[in-house]
Amino acid sequence: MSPAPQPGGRGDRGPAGSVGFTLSQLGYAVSRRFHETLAPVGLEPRQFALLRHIALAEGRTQQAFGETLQIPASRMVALIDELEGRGLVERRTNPTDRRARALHLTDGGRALLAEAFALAVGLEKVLCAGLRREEQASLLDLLHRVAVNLGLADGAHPGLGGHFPPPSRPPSRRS
Amino acid sequence: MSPAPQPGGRGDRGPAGSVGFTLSQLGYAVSRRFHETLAPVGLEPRQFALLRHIALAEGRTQQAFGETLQIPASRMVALIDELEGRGLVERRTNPTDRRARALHLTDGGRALLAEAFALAVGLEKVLCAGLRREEQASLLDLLHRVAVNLGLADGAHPGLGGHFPPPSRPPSRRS
DNA sequence: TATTGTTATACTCTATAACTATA
DNA sequence: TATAGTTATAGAGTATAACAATA
Repeated sequence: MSPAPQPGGRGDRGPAGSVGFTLSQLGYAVSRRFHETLAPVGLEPRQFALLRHIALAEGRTQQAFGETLQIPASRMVALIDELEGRGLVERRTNPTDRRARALHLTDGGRALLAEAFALAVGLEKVLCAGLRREEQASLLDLLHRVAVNLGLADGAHPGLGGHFPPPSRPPSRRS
Repeated sequence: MSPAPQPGGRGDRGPAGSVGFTLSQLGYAVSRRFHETLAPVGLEPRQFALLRHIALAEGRTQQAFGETLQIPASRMVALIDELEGRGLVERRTNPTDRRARALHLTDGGRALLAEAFALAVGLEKVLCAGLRREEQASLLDLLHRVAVNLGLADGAHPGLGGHFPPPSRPPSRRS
């Protein structure tokens, strides 16, 4: 086996040659840029993720969404307080269990989510500019394999920070 | 032009299909794992980055390293206080400018850096497990192109958070 | 007057745990 | 007794700005 590289030694090609370093840096930069991208609609990435999840399954409780997104109950309160204050989300009382609050999107919430979604798609396009479709697919494949190496559940990332946007749709024949 | 995908609509393949989302998630996971990886030697990623930079250019001032790593002067103080307290780094007075402190590694610092470096190389191997050498190169190439799209200076990431490890060296003929 | 390093202050974010109202 | 949501408190981490010594 080859000798381990030493810091500053001949084997040290610098951080830019490291997958770990590059992922770490790039992930941070992407998060920050996404944050800026959403600024025009006044949403934080976490709020965007939450709205997205509510849209996909309206009527679930605060706690349910909190578990999915790994957000503690106490943080959910302030998060939803603001979204509700802005008229994007409703807390409806559940007749069968008056402790629980079922979350629903308002029409305004749906509209804003669509706007935010469009912005996210725009960023995705920027990130992938100059990548051919098969390169993009290859990149995703490689990233998912690294994710598996890290022990992250592969299939459709269960929840986690869940900030992110969908891909720009590849031109499907027969729309 | 193809219609923009709607949230939850047919064009929405979910976050796992998005380069932005995946990078953001993976970057975060890698950072966290790197943090854990360094725990055995008692270094934070930022301390590791700092030691690394000092090793590459001993004798520069606190401020100089702070600028390179984008760490404010006030944070540098506590950071170096601890490294110095542990006997890894020395603040030497500069005869020509008595305000400035030239940073040097001690022998212990060099030894610990080498240990940390080995751990980082180990993580890099874990991340890239199952990737053939050309896949790894391809991944780095694609990531760097995305970085360029984000406006990050390409050549050898100037500084930024600078947490990361070097690559595991590819088996070079003629060691 | 400007600069290096330091110290002090204040702010943001977050988790923890106590509290209420229901069950 | 346990659970959904809420509120209050405390802690980590960080930036901002005031400060001392030197240039």
